[in-house]
Amino acid sequence: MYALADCNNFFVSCERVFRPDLEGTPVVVLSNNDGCAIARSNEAKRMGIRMGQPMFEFRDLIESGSVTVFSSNFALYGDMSRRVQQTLSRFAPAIEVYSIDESFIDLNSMDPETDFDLWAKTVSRECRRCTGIPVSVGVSPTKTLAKIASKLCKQYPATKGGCWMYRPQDVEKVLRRFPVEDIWGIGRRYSRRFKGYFGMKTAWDFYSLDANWVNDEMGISGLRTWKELHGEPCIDFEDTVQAKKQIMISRTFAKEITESDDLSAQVSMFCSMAVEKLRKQGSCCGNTTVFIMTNRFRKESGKTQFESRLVQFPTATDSTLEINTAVMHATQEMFRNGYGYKRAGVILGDIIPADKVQLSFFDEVDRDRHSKLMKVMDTINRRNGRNTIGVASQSLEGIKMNREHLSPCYTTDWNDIVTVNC
DNA sequence: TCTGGGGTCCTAGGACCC
DNA sequence: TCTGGGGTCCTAGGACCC
Repeated sequence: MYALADCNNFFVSCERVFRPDLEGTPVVVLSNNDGCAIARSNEAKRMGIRMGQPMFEFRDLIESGSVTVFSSNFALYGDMSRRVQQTLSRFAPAIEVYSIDESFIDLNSMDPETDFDLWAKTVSRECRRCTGIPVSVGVSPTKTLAKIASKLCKQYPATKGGCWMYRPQDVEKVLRRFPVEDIWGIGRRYSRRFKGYFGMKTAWDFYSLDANWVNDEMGISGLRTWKELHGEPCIDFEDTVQAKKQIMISRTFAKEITESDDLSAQVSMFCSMAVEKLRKQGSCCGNTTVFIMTNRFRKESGKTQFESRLVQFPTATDSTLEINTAVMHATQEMFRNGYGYKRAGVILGDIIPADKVQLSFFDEVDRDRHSKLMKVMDTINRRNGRNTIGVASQSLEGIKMNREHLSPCYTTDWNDIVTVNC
């Protein structure tokens, strides 16, 4: 058996923990730059606000006070996520943190006589009690089915946040009513295609397909999903954190950037952030890609550009100085006067463990000195806050973003701690 | 006027090897 | 009319996830 613990409307729930007055009201959390909706309360969903919908399309609702909006506050969400994981691990032999708001739990080492329905309800209740976050806990023989079970909890309050789905007749009953596009592993493309082919609508329709047909049509990934629905576990449980194979930092800017120096300062900052992540996981990268782009929504001809540059390093590196030099060079090469840049990013690729780097006989970089300097930089920034020191080319003011509706960092900043008057 | 930011895996085809 | 038979590696693009 596997469990999936999924936080309900996670970002909204985090905001509500410190704003209980918003319980039962429409709440939306916005993406960076207050661009579009990335989390919605059930009430906001019912009002028709869609996932990813641009804020300007529902500005009326905000201005009339019908909807409360928040800018995304990832310091808060990250910390709340950690608390939920901590609570879960009290009940779980092994936990796989799948995303900021979802964790899988491997229950196969538990006594098979366990009442998993009761177990799920208990876990959900304790998460709510300890963190304030409502969590849906689905238990089933495979991860894919556990996902479906957890969605069931959200739909039916009678489940009290926990649901064990395992009897074949129950699975069939659920799949017959479950939309095919909501299955984990079946996205928009496939579901649209299937609908066109033979009006496939429900998970049961997909379940009833021939395995060979699924394999031909969707490849091995689709077949795995099909088997998982049939109760055969095909997706590995990974309770150790895997090192990232690619690290990307990119942002959309609040205003178009037209000056080369401004753009460089932002890109340099992305570079520093990415390389810091790289060092944090104890890796080096073999290459870096820089991209810059103009506003993709602006349709007029002429001044649009998407351009990227890939730079290979002769020796894999984790030095901000070395990578930044390459990144700055690439940025200046791509920049064109007269263009307004709306988004840019830095990607680190070909990532390998730092202790597996193949040194080059012809290496011209003094890696010992760089490494010492990076250690000092990381220590200072960890102790005194992000971007206390950095390379000279990076922006001092941070990233230019609109965050008009930002909530306080209640749990991660002493200045924002809640005051209780009594 | 205003439209997010990350990631992974699989497959097909081309280049190249013996 | 005939035109070998295996392989590996890399990359781009497509699909998916949150």
